[in-house]
Amino acid sequence: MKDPLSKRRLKMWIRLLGVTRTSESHLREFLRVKHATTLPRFDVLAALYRRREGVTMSELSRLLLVSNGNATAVVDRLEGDGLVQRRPSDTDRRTVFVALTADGLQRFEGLAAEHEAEVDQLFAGLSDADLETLTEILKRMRKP
Amino acid sequence: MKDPLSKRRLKMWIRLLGVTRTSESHLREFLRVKHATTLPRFDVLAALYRRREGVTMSELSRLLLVSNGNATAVVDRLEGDGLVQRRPSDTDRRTVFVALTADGLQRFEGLAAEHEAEVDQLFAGLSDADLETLTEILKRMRKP
DNA sequence: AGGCGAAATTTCAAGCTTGAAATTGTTTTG
DNA sequence: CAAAACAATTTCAAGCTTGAAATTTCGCCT
Repeated sequence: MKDPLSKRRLKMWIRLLGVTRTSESHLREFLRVKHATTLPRFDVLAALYRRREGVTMSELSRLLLVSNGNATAVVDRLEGDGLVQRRPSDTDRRTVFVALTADGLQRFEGLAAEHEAEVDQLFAGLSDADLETLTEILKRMRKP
Repeated sequence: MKDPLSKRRLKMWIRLLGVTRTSESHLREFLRVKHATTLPRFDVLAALYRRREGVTMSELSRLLLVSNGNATAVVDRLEGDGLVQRRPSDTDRRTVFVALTADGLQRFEGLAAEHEAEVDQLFAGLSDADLETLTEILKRMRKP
């Protein structure tokens, strides 16, 4: 073995970061050029699409792995565009639910299929077996 | 097969993004709390450490996969802190070389070992074989 | 030589992101 | 019950990030 384990872990991490950043860049560009939107906005719409009944702001930031302040900012802008809507809770006056508006739902549905196609193409180089293996390893990395 | 290939690629991508963001978060926190610095700053120092002789601004942004404007901003701040230094080229008055200062070198060397240890610990769950497999797959993803 | 297109960097505005502090509301507990 | 602890959200300042436009310089082509 040429390198100690820790050095190989480091190299793997750098590679992982490289692949992720390159792919993210590509998708960002795709969303910007073809759909005049951004990845953070898309991520919020996607989360709200999955949870059609609405989520609290805290849940949203947990789902997206971003800070509370960040979620507030992106939701502010999406609300300004009429794609999402805030609704206060009846039972706890601290909490706020966010959900897609009809416009937001329609917008996301238009985006989702093309986004999936773009991801598909982006990772077309991965065989079925690679996909399986990779997914399995990623699952096991989910703990920290 | 439960899902079509494209759906599985999408799920893999979401998982990949999740693992990367979680790990990045962890390292960001580590750098902030233990070393009062940030990931972008660390990345610049690391790139300049690897290329001790100095790199141009363009090379730097290519190495880090960030925009030119971004590289300028981070280097501005690091230069303000005395950790890196700009030097105009003798042969082409457009280009600027950036390199670590003595302070920057010392600072990075202090950081690097602990950063590596942190990464090592972060991915401790990966067996030797996993590491091999993962690295091999990531290599093949590098093309887009 | 003169000019034209390409290249290297910076500047800029807008949006993203963070962590900490402030606000408001709820729950626990002395 | 009061007050202290805790929880959900927003606000804030600072820094990060982007892509586009502006600036300066270079190299090529006639």
